[in-house]
Amino acid sequence: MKKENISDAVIRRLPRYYRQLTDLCNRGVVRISSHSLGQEMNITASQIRQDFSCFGEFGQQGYGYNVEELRTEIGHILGVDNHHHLVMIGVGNLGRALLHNFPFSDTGFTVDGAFDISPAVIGSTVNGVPVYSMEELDTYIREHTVDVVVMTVPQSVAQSMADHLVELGVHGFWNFTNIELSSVNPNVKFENIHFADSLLTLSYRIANR
Amino acid sequence: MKKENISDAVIRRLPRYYRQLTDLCNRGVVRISSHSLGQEMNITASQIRQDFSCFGEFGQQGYGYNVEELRTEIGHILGVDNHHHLVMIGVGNLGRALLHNFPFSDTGFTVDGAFDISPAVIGSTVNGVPVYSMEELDTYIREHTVDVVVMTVPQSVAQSMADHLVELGVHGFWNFTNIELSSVNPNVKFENIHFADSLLTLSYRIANR
DNA sequence: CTTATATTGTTATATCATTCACATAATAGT
DNA sequence: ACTATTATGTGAATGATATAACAATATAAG
Repeated sequence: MKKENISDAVIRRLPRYYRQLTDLCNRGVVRISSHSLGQEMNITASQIRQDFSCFGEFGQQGYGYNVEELRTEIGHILGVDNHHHLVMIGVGNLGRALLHNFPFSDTGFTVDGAFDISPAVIGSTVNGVPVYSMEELDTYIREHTVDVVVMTVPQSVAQSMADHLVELGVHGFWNFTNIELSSVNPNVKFENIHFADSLLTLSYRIANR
Repeated sequence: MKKENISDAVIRRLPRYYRQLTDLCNRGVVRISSHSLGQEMNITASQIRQDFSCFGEFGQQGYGYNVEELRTEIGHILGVDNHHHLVMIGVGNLGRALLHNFPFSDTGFTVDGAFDISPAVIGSTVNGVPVYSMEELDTYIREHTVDVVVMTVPQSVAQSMADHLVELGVHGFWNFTNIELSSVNPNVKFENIHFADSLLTLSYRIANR
């Protein structure tokens, strides 16, 4: 039974399913039941079936799921075939690390450019991605499709910059600054990577184990 | 009423409270009510009081919470004053970015060393942190206190390396590889930063907004 | 000193998420 | 073809989390 409103809990499990199914594909596994998928992932079979049922009926009774087909479906749900366009703002150590190591294309994103204030990097390319001056940012965004902006800038300027970008039409932010970016526009989506929060929860858990 | 078992949902909010309270401190705010804290953070006052009540009674009726005191309490709960020791395994782009930019000491961690296989970095220091050869890892861990290992290695070797480290007594992992590390020992804690999962949920949300 | 106001900690309620249980249907073996 | 087995999708039951409601108590004002 296709659902209208999918809960955040379900959405956050989808990438893990996708990851596991990609792995199964690579291992040459053709079919899998919710039960064995659950065993591999440490999730109940029930939850897996409930999760999938939010989006359609991908399995077959007595058989299970075809791995490759299911992977394609979930990839489709996640939008990996949407070819989203992305630019990065801030080409510091972290930005460079992402440009060098993160497989953006596997998740359906194309990195079209990066922006920075430092003359040392402006005009260069990082792993094939051209680095532009911050002054060129407005014009660039007006003239190109930019779905997502990766924010790897100092947090002091992050919120005001985000506000400005929202005005220019950006509707997705992958935020690495240590603040909670937000917008009054509910159509603008923010996804945060809060390193410090993550390490602090680990700190709590090793202290209270 | 102090609780015995704190839910994961509560724990994951603690760092955000800590962050907000640090900010309030810096802004010179002395006292705050659950209501106004909630407004600033987009959380209900009820939830804030519930969350805090898991750990004790930090407020005062008719007054609210003393910002500095509350910040100290939550920091204490999170273990920022425990002075945990940490080593990093894998000094690639990401590892270097973390060593240069991440304020480990703010979260109560000391980075004592890093390990890598590349002769190009072994023997050097990155932002004051000495880089050792992987061959020295076992001895090092046996002879020093190591609470947490930061895993920024290729995922192919991640799980076997984690298993080995658990045997040597490591009980905390900050995992940046794109796999689900695990251990049969429930006292070993894993905290994952899955970049790809994060970006994929963003992909879903901008596609379905 | 008294009263009105503010705000907590906690119990009760409502909402949301996960697991169970089962009818239904496909597969595999004889 | 028939039967036993496997497994799905889903409605109901349970469990977890978040919100609301309120008694208790401190502050602040007159």
